[in-house]
Amino acid sequence: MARLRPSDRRDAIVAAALAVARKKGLAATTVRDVAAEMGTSSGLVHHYFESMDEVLAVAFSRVAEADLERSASEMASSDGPVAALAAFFRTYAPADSDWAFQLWLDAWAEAARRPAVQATSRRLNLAWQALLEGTIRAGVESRVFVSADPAAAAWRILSLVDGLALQVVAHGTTIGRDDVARWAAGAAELELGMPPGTLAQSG
Amino acid sequence: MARLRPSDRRDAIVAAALAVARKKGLAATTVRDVAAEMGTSSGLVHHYFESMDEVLAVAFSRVAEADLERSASEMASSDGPVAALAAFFRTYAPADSDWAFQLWLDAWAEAARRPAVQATSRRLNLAWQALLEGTIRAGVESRVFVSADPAAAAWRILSLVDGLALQVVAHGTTIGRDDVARWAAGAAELELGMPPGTLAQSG
DNA sequence: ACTGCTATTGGACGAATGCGCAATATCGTC
DNA sequence: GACGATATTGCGCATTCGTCCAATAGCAGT
Repeated sequence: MARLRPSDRRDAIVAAALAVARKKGLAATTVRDVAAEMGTSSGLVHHYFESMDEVLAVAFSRVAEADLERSASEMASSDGPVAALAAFFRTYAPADSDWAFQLWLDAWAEAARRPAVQATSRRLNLAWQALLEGTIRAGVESRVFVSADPAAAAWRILSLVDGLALQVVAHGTTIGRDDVARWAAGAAELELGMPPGTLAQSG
Repeated sequence: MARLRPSDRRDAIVAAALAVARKKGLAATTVRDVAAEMGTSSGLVHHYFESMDEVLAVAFSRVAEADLERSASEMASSDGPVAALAAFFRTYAPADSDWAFQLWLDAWAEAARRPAVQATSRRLNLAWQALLEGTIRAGVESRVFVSADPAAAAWRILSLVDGLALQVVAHGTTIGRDDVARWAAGAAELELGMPPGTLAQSG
């Protein structure tokens, strides 16, 4: 195979791991899968990564971080906290990618067995919470939100969305993706003392 | 090993699978682990179960169903919907067993790869939602709850608790187990139009 | 005590796992 | 064009996996 610069090869490995994880899930992605996806030998993977745990952690962080940054930038460029929150619900766990959320499910479960995966999963969840908390604090400041405990409110909103999305992706239950967005937004309106429908109009 | 009646042996296998899953997680539980835990040969497992998928599904349903029944009975013997809801928060995802919730994390993630696990996970989650929805409807009937959509409210409360508990078990983040119970109860009060602190006093 | 049923054994099977390492190929540099 | 550095190979190693099956052992009914 073509000889690449180390940084490019690392990227290629991560990209390949992601392509496999998209099809089989993070937990079921193996060294040989990644190598085959790249069209190289399997030994190459271990030349760049210490362990499979690390490969999966980096691969996971790649998509999850991109999603986070996309939401963060959409929220930052919104007109005020209400619009920012609406942007959050619009961009979080995007409708077109069940597989991305399946990555989260795998990460949460595998966290118990893969230290590096746990570390990145924790880090990214904390970042999401911080992003929400900042928005909420700004809204409280400008009197459009009411919250006695913005940190707790952020955890509640994030956890609610995760919990609802989980049902859709893992089970394909009677609840649908539009329910997730609608119900979560409704709960957030209640949580932050906004009139019902506020977020729907801002979205 | 002692020759057991089929039903007893099935129970023994499930119990052994559970003992292993408690230590290693559901996803990492293997046929040989189960046999070793029982002190028998591994072939015996497949004499009673078609596949490992089925073993794990039955094992998972054993604990999860027991938890559900325990909560359901506590709620049923409560004095009215408010006390029933308080009982729900008191008994759901009990504080003494991270491992039981780790089983849920594994089940949700493995659902994508193990049909039997997915079926039981879905069934049990729906049962939890139905349990909550029934309580909410009763509360609306007797004017202690206000909810335009009890089914949605039940999904929201259940998902919020799952999402919060997930953070504790998977990450051991800054949020603790007492936060989960307190925050979830607070959100439920808001959701169902109860005065703040109602559930705390009833719990 | 004998027989039939079946619970149980213990290992074979083929495929898969993460990881490591000597050999080889390919690049940039002089 | 040769050389040194290193990216890449390709396979070996030691386990582990789920599943299957012929052989064996233990119990129930006669």
